[in-house]
Amino acid sequence: MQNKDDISKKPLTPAMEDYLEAIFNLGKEKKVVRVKDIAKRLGVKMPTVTSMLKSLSKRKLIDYEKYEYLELTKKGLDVGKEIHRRHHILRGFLTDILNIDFKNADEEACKMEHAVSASTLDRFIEFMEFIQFCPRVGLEWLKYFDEYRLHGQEPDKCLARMKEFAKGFRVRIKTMKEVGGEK
Amino acid sequence: MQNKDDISKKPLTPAMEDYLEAIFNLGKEKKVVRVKDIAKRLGVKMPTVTSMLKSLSKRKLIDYEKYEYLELTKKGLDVGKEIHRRHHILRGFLTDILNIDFKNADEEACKMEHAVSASTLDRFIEFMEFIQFCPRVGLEWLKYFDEYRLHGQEPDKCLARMKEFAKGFRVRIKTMKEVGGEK
DNA sequence: GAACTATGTTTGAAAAATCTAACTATCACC
DNA sequence: GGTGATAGTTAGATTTTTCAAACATAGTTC
Repeated sequence: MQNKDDISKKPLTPAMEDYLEAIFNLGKEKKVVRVKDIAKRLGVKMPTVTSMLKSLSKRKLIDYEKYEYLELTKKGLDVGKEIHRRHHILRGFLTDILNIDFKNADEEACKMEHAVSASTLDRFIEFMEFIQFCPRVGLEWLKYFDEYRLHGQEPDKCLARMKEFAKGFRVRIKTMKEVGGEK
Repeated sequence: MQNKDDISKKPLTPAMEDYLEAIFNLGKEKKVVRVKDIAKRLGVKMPTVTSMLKSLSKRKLIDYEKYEYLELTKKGLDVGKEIHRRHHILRGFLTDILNIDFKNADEEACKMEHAVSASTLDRFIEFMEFIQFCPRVGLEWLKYFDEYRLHGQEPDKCLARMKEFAKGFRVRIKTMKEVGGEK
């Protein structure tokens, strides 16, 4: 049995998830992960990072000795990777399906990634896979949606206008392959 | 100019938004809004509600005198209504498009409603309107998606199988009308 | 209207996430 | 190898949200 203040089963907070994701990403980008870089990435001050590092360390999500380089543990890596995956999928949905620009989509995804359960995320994936694997329907459909957004809502015009559109979608779909496939 | 600890321009916290939404909904369901009911609805204890009521009152979002009935101010009503609208739209997307069951969709929507900006929410609305206003594309497309989810991913089968399906979608679309139209 | 039950509030404490100011360690360079 | 600049930490405070325990009020019923 676990002792009273066992911390291991308490769920992670959104903030913790954000830090783990940031550390995961920085680890891929640079040789070493610095407090300063985490702070910059997350828009907080350095003392805030230090204090969070202590929490993450207490939960065995990172290896951390003060003034030394820090590393994700296996457990921390798993979480970081999972949050990164969520982020990527949701951002993909926002950019490729809803056609929201990258910067905004990235910000929204960062907030949404803590709100969406695993099973809902799977539905998002299926949804995007569907459009990518059923191109005759999916691609046509995305074209329709853009048409609709740009030229109004009359049902009759949907079908007519759709014929004229065929370009620009391969790019969106290509991005999506990556996203859906990463699972 | 505003004095130093002016509170009026500080953004509302997600928790505050949740309370305002709960009060808004309870106000529509019952004659009076009780502390006990808010607590139950949000899964917190009564003292937590009392303390939040004080904060909301300080921000002029509710009219509140202890032991008396509480009411949303104009400002509080606007927020409550807006959060309710977001909730409704996102839940509609989750149930009608991703086909997630109501209970789960409702929970997820409750978390997502704080994460999504106004402009992103508008895209969700356009997206659902599109499916509802372009039924020749939208309805077909939803059928395809269900097919895809239930029977696998071979592109060839998408078109073939789609022909067999035509029922069960009117319901989903009907719900959506309500959602999209509420704006 | 006294007593009992519901409901609501106060008090005091906790955890989480953040900040500023002040301190300390590390690194690089001359 | 001393000295400055950069990076990191500690200390202490604040805000937000929550709770349990104790207290207070309101409502109901005999």
